Formats: sequence, structure tokens, C-alpha cells
Amino acid sequence: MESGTISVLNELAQVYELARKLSDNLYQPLQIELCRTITEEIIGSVEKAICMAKAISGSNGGEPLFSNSGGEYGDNQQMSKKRKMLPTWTSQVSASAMRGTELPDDGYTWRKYGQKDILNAKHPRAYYRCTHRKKQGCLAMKQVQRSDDNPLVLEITYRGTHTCSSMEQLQETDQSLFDQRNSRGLVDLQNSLRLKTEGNFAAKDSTSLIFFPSTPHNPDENLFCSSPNLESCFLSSFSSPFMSPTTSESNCLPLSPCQKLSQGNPKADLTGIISMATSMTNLTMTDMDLMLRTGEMDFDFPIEISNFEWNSAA
DNA sequence: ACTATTTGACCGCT
DNA sequence: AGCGGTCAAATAGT
Repeated sequence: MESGTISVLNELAQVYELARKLSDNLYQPLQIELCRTITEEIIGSVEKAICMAKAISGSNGGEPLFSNSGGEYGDNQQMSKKRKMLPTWTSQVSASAMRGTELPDDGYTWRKYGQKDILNAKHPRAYYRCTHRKKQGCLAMKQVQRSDDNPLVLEITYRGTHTCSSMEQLQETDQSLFDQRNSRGLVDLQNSLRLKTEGNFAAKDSTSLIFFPSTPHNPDENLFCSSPNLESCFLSSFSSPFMSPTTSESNCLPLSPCQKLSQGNPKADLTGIISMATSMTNLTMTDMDLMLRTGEMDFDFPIEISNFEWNSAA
């Protein structure tokens, strides 16, 4: 089991727990603020999981999760000269999702190497690269810029995929978790982690939370997407109607189905989640992909990405 | 001493 | 020429 995958699953487990908490409070009128907070935490966690997933695919040496359809960045030297060929994707992170830190924790350590005032932008853009660039030649980079519209929102553009092994720390944590718990197998996974792929997927809102790669969508290269129809894409189903950080006021979460998970044994949820996540340790991403392709995996809480945008690479 | 950040200068692209 | 992105020396922090 790839360590990063474990981290992703743990992150997803956290998302699930938050979503469950949210559904518990959803219909209590006095808990609106709490719901809002939880929702933003969910967003942060989903985003983190996605970043990790990307990292996994990069460190596997295989096709990146969201790759350039051109596939022209295999050669590092070539890549440095052809910046445009790096896979690029953008996400927006709200301040609350950052949990008080300067930058959202995406599972990697970054080193700032520059800052630049950008024309017509209120805030400067900061440039980061992976701390392991020198030692391991990791070429992952990211740009961070505060949103003009909402200073509490960071627009983060990731470039390139991690080839470093900075997930090692996470691996240790995950492994200890794994050691503490019995694997409950895929039955647990199927019972508790059910992904609905029926998400309404049209990108109608411009206030997207997460923007994915900079290239035209190629289903053959995308680990999570087996169909050209985005509705069948795992990621499309995996964000949520929760909301973008800028539209947090108006969110109602049709999450009640996830209450199923807690029915009968409400206090065992977290245990179940962790078990669920760790029981995946024998699964590869390919396995997940297969499950998704065959529809075996089925979240019961209908998370959907309301906004999904492929950046133009150029 | 080592690592990270800051910041002005430089470079390549349009 | 202007802009965005990167480099690298200076500085700060541990």
C-alpha cells in the first residue's frame, strides 16, 4: 500500500467524520455557525486529499492524476525550459480551512523562493517550490495569491507533481494507526464509504472552489475518470454542494443520507472510519479506480463538485 | 552552521 | 517594452 494513499484515505475519513458531524447539526437552527465551520473544514480536507492524491500519482512515476494530455514533461531538463508543459491546477482555500496557519497544509513542505507584485492584483503573488527540490530533484511548485475579492481566500496554483518522498512522515503516522487496528477489509469500505456518482456536475458557478488541471480532460490519462462524461468522474462526485468559500452563506447540505452510517452505532463512527481508511491499505489507487469504474464504490453522501474547471495550459 | 525568507536583479516570453 | 517567473545575495531564525 502506497503511504500517500493511506494519508489520502485518512483525510477522506476525516472528511466523512466532519460530514457526519455536519449532518447531525444540520437541522438544528442554533447550529448554523457550527455547520458553517464544519463545512469549511470539510472543504479544506477534501482539498488536502486531492493534493495528496496528486502527489501519489506523481511519486508513483506513472501518469499524474491530472496530466497534460501532451505528456511532454518527462524530461526534467526539458520541463524546466518548458514551464507550460507542467501540469497545473488551481484551488482556493479559505482562511478557516487553513486552521490558523499561513498556508494550508497539503502534506508537503514548501520553500518560498520569490514574491512578485502582479499587475492589477491587490496582493502580491508568492512563489514556492518543494523543499526537497535540491535533495530529490522534486520539481513541484506552487503559487499563492490572495484573492482580490476576498482576502481571506487564497488562490493556490500548483505546478508539477511531487517526485519526492515527503509523505514519509505521514506514512509513519498512518502506519502506526494501521498497526493499532485490525483490517476490516473491503466489506467495511463498501458498507461505509459509498460514493454516489450521480452528482449534478454542470459548472455553472464562477466561484469555484477547486480547479483542476490545466489541460484538456483526457479520460485515458486520468486515474479517476473512466468516462469522458465528467459525471462519472470520481472527483466530480467527491466535492460537495457544501460551497465555495465565497458563498458560504447560502449552503444547505443534503447530507442526511450519511446519517445511515451512524445509525445503530453512532459512537463507533470514527473507529469505523479509521478502520475503513486503514483497511484500504491493501488497495492501490488502481484498485480504487477499478472500483470506481465498476461502480462498486459508492458514497452515500452525495458530494458533488459544483464547479470544475480545466485551466488552459498556455 | 544550517535552513528559510526577503527582495532586487535578471531572464524569457509575448 | 512590459510582465511574470526565477535566481541569488543578504538577512533572519533556529
